[in-house]
Amino acid sequence: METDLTTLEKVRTRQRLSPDERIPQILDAALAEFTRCGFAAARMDDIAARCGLSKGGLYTHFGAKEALFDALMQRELVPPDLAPLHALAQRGESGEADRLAEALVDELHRQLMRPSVVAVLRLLVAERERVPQRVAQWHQALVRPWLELLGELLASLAGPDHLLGREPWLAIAPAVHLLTAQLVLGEQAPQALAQARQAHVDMLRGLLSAPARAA
Amino acid sequence: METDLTTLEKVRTRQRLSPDERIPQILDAALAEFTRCGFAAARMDDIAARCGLSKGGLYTHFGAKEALFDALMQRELVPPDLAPLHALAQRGESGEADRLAEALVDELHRQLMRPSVVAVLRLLVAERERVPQRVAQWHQALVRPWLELLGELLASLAGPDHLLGREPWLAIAPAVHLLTAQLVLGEQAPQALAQARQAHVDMLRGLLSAPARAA
Amino acid sequence: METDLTTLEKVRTRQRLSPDERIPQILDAALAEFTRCGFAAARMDDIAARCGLSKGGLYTHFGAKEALFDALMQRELVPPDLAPLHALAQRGESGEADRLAEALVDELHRQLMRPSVVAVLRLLVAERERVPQRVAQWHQALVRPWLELLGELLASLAGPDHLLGREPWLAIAPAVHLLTAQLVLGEQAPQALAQARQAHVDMLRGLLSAPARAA
Amino acid sequence: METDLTTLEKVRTRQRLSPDERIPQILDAALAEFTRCGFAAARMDDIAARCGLSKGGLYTHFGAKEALFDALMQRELVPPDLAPLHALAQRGESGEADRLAEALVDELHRQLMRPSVVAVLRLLVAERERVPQRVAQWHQALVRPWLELLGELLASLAGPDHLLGREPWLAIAPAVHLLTAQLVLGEQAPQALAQARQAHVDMLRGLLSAPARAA
DNA sequence: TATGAATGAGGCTTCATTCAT
DNA sequence: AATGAATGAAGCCTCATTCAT
Repeated sequence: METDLTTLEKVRTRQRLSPDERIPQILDAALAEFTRCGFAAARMDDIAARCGLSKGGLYTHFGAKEALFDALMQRELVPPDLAPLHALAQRGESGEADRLAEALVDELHRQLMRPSVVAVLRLLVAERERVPQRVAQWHQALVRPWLELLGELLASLAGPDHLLGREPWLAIAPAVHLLTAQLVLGEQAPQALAQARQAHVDMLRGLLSAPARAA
Repeated sequence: METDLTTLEKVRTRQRLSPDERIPQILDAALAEFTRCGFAAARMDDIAARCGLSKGGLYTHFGAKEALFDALMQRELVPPDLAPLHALAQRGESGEADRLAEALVDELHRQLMRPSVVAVLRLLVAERERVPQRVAQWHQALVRPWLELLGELLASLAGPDHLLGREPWLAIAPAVHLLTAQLVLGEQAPQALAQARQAHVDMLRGLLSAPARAA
Repeated sequence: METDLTTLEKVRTRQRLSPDERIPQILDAALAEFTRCGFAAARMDDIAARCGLSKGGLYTHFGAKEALFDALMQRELVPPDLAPLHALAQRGESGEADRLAEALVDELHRQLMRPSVVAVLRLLVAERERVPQRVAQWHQALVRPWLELLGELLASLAGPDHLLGREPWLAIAPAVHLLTAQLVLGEQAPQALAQARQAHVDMLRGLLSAPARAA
Repeated sequence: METDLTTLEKVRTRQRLSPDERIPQILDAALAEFTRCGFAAARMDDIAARCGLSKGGLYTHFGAKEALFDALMQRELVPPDLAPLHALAQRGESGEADRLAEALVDELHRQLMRPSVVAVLRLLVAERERVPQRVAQWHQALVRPWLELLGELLASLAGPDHLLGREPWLAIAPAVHLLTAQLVLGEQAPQALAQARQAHVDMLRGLLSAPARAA
């Protein structure tokens, strides 16, 4: 706490910070500005101002706009948290499919609907041409394993040949739909979100209780 | 046909075209360039070149970049085609839920996975701040009725209180998921698309055969 | 004449010129500014202003400062005029060594002491690192043949084994000395130049009348 | 010696040095960088790095780039060494004109062709506008007396009215030619230099043996 | 004496827009 | 309707200089 106050104090008085303190601030500002306008329309001036720095000061830490964007992607394209899914898998073995569906949807929304996820996803869509390599790697190395783990969890809930075990992305499709709606339409009303979440739970329950089908 | 050939001929030889001939070409070029780079990074020069026109020639038809973007949105944000859903609703009354699920997914993919839809959706995500009004109107006036019609169709298939009747967006969520994946990752392999489509069909069948639940 | 007046008229009223008219003006301005300050310190603004153009207008014709410099070098690093030396060689066969020495020095000064030669030489010294290739080529392809021709002329004057025939650069060394003095000290007094020119003539006469030596 | 080792040691470990130790290092670095790029394009960072100092450290010793350049000029625009010419003048009185010509050319090349002379001359050409006053003074106060002394030496060798006595700059013109060639073309092959030196000697012998002429 | 983060002015370059032809 | 030279505002980036440490 004390450290934080000191840091804020330094910012307010335009004190000099070490790169370890400054760089996260810059990346936060960059995420905000890039998300707001996209890469091309974001101004280095605005990013600098947003973290209490002059334009030149920014260039002490990042030698080019492009380098700043890359560093941001590197920071944001992190592994999803597998632990909660593992924990759910533990519980899954003890039955209670209905409650598990609810817990699963809770967890999915917790992970997918965070503002930073929305922001990064918007950036990925808008600037895909700029970082196709990095995005493909992130998907292969991080998203796919996460989906596979989800598939195992769902298989343990609904049986080894169940559709959701084979195609776990179906289980998150409603959350992705919501996410995409937010990308296009902006923030949704909390009420609408809650209703959508309940629909998501109901859908999972319906699918989990349905008999497995051959592919 | 003859007209088209003549038009292409005129383009190839940089002949003067009437606005009726030229404007669609310009909008096509604009969609391509805006989608590739976003509004800010797209250059009027490139748009002009892409439709065989000089920068100045472009300004004969659109007095500003913004006006060009607006005209493009106006052209692209069109009503979804309700007719196919109506046709399916007709058939729905005669049973055959399984076949209908397949036909419905076919229709959804036909409408949602077109390249121009991907392009426009990418634009909407990237440039939402630029046209929030128009997008909201489009959603209210065109997308929502389409979803309601879909809900009626699903209700007629699965019963008046079925989850999919109340929340028809769940039925298109897998297609939206695919769409979003394309936005971020680019074109998918046709094989993967076919498998995903089948999973979508299976999901709908599973949901339609499940007993209705109370909300 | 009429054309020139028209061109000047266009410049004065900021009319639009074709590249063929504009580019020489730009190169003239660039030579002046680059010579005055060197490449790095010369400002594109000043070059533009000097030829009655806005900064942006400059970029219609040269996409970068570096490209402008290159084009300038290409224009300025031209072949020396061999014709006058050839003419002198004709006369040389008819004797009169003393008058020929004078005519030769006149010609050397005419070719070497022009303001544009001083300017280009200054640029070559200051910006050698920027264009080493081009300068080496210019020396090999243009200066060296010129020197060889001079050697032949001197050999025909003073005999086949004379020092000046083998090392013709000695004959121009005094002019080069003057040139270098101008590079460092700026314009010299006309009186001093005339005296130096006479000394140059005297030196050539002395050398031409001296008996040939073995190397 | 011990001091030097200690100094180098300090430099290597970035120790603090006294100004007397540091300033020569800085001026060496400045000469190298200014010569390489010219004043405007040379960066204080690079000069600092070249002498193992940070940018800020440089400013401890020189408060401005301009001041550094001035100090450099002050150090480099030193009197030429008159002693060797005096020594040659002593020997000159005892005849042996041929050997003296060789000794004189040796001495001229020793004084004029040093790398630091080339570097400074390049700077003077490139940055004449920046220091015209100082250069003019240096020429008047130092170069001209040196030339006059050379004239006296040559007069003592060849007679009181000899051309080289009146215009001693002719005697150094070949060396200046070589110097200028180095400015433009860079380092010459040692073989070419040796040949040119011999030609210079031959020229002087030829002139010294020629009968004096009236102006 | 030395460091290096920070500033701010200034220069290069881009590009939407205009307009004479 | 079309061209392309020209403008001028704006943005990226550099770098001399300052200063807290």
